[in-house]
Amino acid sequence: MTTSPKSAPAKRVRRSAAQARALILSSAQTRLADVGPEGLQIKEIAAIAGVTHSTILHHFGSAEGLRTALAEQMVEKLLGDILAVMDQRETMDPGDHTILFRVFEVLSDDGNARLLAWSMLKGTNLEQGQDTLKGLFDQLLVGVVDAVKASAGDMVVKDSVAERQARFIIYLVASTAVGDGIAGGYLAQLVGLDSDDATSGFRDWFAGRLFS
Amino acid sequence: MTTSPKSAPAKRVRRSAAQARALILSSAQTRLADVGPEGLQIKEIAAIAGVTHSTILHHFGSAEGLRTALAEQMVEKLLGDILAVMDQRETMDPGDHTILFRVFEVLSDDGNARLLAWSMLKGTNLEQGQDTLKGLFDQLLVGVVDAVKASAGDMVVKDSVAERQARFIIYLVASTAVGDGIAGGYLAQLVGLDSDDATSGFRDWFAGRLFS
DNA sequence: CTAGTTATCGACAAAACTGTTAATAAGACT
DNA sequence: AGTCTTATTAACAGTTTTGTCGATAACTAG
Repeated sequence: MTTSPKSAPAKRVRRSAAQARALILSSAQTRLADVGPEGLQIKEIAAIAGVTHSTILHHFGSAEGLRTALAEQMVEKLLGDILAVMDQRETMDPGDHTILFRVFEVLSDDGNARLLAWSMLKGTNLEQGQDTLKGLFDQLLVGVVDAVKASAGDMVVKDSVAERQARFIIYLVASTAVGDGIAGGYLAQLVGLDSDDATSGFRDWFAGRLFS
Repeated sequence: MTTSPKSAPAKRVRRSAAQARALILSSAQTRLADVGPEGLQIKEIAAIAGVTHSTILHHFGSAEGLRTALAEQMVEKLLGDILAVMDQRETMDPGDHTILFRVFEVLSDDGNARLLAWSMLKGTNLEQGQDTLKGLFDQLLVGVVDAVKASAGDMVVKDSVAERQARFIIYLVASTAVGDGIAGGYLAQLVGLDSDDATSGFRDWFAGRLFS
């Protein structure tokens, strides 16, 4: 035997509350990515974090509390990522759709797409970040309207037409990004695109088509 | 009391095994639509079906067996719907994208999108129907290649170029349909599209843009 | 009508998941 | 040092979910 017969009390690691929460949330996210929402049980998560399930209950109150905290954390990250992209908006010329595709990337990122799907399935409210997101899309709209009008060249385009078209474009990019993030790998395989074509190749092509 | 005091043995309904399985699967699907994957517990499903949970175990072996059977049934339905659409393919002219948007409708149908999201999240294998789906997409590819070449008009289009473009188009339609089905309502609200514009309006616009 | 098959049920057992409590130990602060 | 806070744990209890078993009733076949 390598252990002493009287079973020594086993040293404890004592983290700060913030550190413990972060560790547990990280473990939960790992678990979510690995086996999906069904795997979000505190016993398994505790095992990954290297703590007991009691510790999780101490920090989050309940199992559902942990899941809510996880969802909140991921929503915040999503919003933060999009915000970071939007902060660079001043640097873009009219007609430059770089921003749109940065948003595409953020949304189609695997973790974010899965979060969205998870939230939709469990009917969870993303309402906390809804106003923020709404504002961001409104902001985006201004730029895209400009791009639409610019792409029309000399032709006179009524503002209302350009705006409607801009909304369609944003909606198209957003829904495509979500679908791409959730089912992209699977669909690419079915359609017969290799991984290069399914990402950069497709996005370049998509970008070229958008403001035709 | 309307019931006799000695609690008469209560008549049993005896279905065929096939009927019983169908009834239970239907109840499970209802439950899935109502409260999401978390609600797929045999006790609740049994209550909806009007049987005991033992009956479910008898027909499906285990709770997970029921869930697998449900996923299989829904995948089969999805494949069947797409197949039905494909059967009408002969009737379309080159350059007619009707078929593409029938597929769009099938995929973006709420139930199918939720199924897809559910499957993706739980890492469930759609491999059973994968070969069939692959064949369907291959079939679809031929039609879209024709459409691309037709839409190119007089311009000379190399087959390899047209095929790559066709793959992109299919990928775009599929991923858009998935994203639209899963998050469409939410996204439309954020972008500021009313429900009419978010469905028929958007799809018409999308169709017009596709083969430009 | 009889025998056989099996879908169905009820009651119980087992397992999984969540939550509670009291004790302990790691660190902070005086 | 000593004291206080609290993160951590072990052991236990409650609840939910799943699974088992024997009996029964509904239908079929002969």
